[in-house]
Amino acid sequence: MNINEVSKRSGLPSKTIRYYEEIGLITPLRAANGYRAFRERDLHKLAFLGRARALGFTIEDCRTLLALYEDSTRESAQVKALAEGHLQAIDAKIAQLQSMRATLAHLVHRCAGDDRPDCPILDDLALVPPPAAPPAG
Amino acid sequence: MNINEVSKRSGLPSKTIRYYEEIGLITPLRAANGYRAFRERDLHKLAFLGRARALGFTIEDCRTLLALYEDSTRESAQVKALAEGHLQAIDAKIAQLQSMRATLAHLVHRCAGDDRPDCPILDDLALVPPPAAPPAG
DNA sequence: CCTTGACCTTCCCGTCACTGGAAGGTCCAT
DNA sequence: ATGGACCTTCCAGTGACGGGAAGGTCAAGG
Repeated sequence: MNINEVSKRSGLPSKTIRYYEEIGLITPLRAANGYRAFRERDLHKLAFLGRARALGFTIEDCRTLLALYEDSTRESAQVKALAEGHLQAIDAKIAQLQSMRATLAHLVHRCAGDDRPDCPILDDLALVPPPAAPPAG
Repeated sequence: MNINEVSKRSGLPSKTIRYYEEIGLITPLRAANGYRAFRERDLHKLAFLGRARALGFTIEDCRTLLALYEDSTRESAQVKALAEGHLQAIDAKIAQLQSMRATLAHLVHRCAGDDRPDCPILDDLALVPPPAAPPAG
């Protein structure tokens, strides 16, 4: 299989596939003409990587997951710990975005959005916070 | 004011302040010794930028917001449109993260997380999707 | 006057996971 | 021989900084 076919079958861009080889996630064979010669095994790995990336795992997490996948002596606890860590990271990001969203939605709601310059959004961004109180003592 | 004081009062790292100057968001004066000489106005802008960035606006959005803030003939509709666009982007990110989260949480829940190798998380990542049906016709 | 140490400066590289594009080799059909 | 669709490598850029080196400046203390 050449890279274009693997790209179509894995759903990953050719550029990404070359990049994954460069960082050692896959090691396709080479034909005599220098072209990459992908086996089913490489395609399978790429599909695995595509799904892991779609779940938001970092490349390094993917590397670990791939290693665990290929290690028949793994303990599922290792996989679960990695996934749980990622889940927490996702939750933290969601919380942060929801906090932003709440503030921003409030400001948007208060802005008339007409042809006048008065704008609570800008007013809020420009707010000078009162100087912090000196530490007690 | 030197950069360190501005950093403390704005809450932005010195590196970030230098970067903001480099990309033209602020233009502090220079003292005879080459040190940046910040005015209250620069500090005010930096605080504005810090708050806009905390709401997740991109640097380019911040540039626009700053320009609108300083333009007394602006229409609040411009600000609101920008903020609403950003709100939609945030919503899209939240939705994507929640989708990831749902899938991942389901997998984590099904994984025993013990000393055995069996792992529904890896099984799912390794799933070979059935070949797509050829297009009708 | 000298030293120490806390500042300040610029410059360059690294991050993360790719993406775009240039320059050039290969293959296959005409 | 030619064209076009492949393939290759290499280099540069993305966003928004952060780390760190090499070197200039300033104020205090001895």
